[in-house]
Amino acid sequence: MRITSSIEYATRLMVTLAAEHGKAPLPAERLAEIDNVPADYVSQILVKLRRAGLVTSHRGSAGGYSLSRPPREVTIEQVVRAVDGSVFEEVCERYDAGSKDCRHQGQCAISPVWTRLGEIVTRYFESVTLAAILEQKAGACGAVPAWLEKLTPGK
Amino acid sequence: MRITSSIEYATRLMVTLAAEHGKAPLPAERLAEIDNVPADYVSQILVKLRRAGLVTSHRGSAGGYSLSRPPREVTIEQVVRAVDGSVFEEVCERYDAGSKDCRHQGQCAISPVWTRLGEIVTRYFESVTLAAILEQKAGACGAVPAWLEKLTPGK
DNA sequence: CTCATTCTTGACTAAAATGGTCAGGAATGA
DNA sequence: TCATTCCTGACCATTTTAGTCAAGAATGAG
Repeated sequence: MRITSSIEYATRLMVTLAAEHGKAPLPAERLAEIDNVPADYVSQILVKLRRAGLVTSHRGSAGGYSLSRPPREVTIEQVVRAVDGSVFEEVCERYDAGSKDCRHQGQCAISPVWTRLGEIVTRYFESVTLAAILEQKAGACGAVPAWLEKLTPGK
Repeated sequence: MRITSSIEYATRLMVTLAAEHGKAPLPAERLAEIDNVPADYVSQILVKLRRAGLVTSHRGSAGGYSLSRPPREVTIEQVVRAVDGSVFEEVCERYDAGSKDCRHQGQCAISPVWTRLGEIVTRYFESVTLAAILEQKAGACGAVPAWLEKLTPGK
């Protein structure tokens, strides 16, 4: 399991835009320089972010991109969903496809594990805002949260 | 983000083997039938599980595979690690590659988000044993655990 | 001892996802 | 009016995923 480059890039772009929130819009090319991401690729990602309503674009000279909403109202969940379409793909749907072919049918004991994992990931992403990332520059995000400790390894 | 077929298959195989724990070993082909997974693919996955020490193989007639340890001592984390090599790939390592090229260097605010996500996923997988999956056939795993509720969406 | 059974190894392939590039066009405002 | 900037969609290379295949080596039942 991994974080794709698109997600990584999109998050970085959003954080950069968050830092500029309230100021003049940033052109895609400028964003590419700042975040060290291929310029054409940046444009592609920005299109998705715009279609999801997360950023607003302005054409013409002195144009560029800016956040549609204040950084504290934007979560990583929204960014991931904008780029990937969903946060966590439901496993059963790959096998279901409308038919009776699903290997999960009947007394399936496993699918709840994946479903729950999806919930956990989604919840976590929902809990992280751009504002929080900006504020915690030095890595306060890195600590294991208290509630996580409640999960005792090995059952 | 998604669960790959290999992971899904491996988990299913392990659960099936867990149900047979203590009885005669199950041949790979038999496992393939039971779990509805391509036979040759099953063999490949079983090899990884064996190399990780999770299952034991017996050759010859009446041979097959069996769990190396009781179901309550085997976690999903171990299964995932056996198949994928790791539970969650560290994002920075993809860019690092030993050079100064890492876009996460300096005051990177984002990488802790991915690191923490990795911890959360790993912890969750460590908390689910084969025994637990077997016992909760009807889907008790599906409920959102209490500790998860502590994560308030939107920061 | 022999032979069917079963695992072992490793190469091979097709399809999908990922990561990235490119070109032509349409708006905008200086 | 024209340089700037976004917009659209096609295109491509690489990697990963999913699955297949074949030759061979153990093993134990008979």
